Amino acid sequence: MRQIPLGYVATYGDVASLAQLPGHARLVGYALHALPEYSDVPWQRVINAQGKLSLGRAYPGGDLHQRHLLEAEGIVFDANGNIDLKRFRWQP
DNA sequence: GTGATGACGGAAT
DNA sequence: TATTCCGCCATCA
Repeated sequence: MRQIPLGYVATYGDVASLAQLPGHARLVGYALHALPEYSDVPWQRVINAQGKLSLGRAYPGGDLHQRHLLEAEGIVFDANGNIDLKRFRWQP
């Protein structure tokens, strides 16, 4: 995840593949759930394949925090609160 | 030991 | 395009 450049995002599936675990997107999500808040890992750059934030499922309202962090990095959200993957998805 | 669940994804309908 | 269903496997009750 630390490979994700500032200003870009990656999906859970992408991170799983990068970790040589294709098809194990759920484990990535589970791993993030276990991350401490003070971690230096840019967990906010990982979103689901629909271009939406999934943090809301674990911490109600927490997606607002994530959105703020991403906006501070230059990510733009559309009117529906989604991210345009065609434009911001990190493609190595 | 067992079954249910989840920061998901992709195929099927 | 929108829903639903199933596979994935570490955790937890």
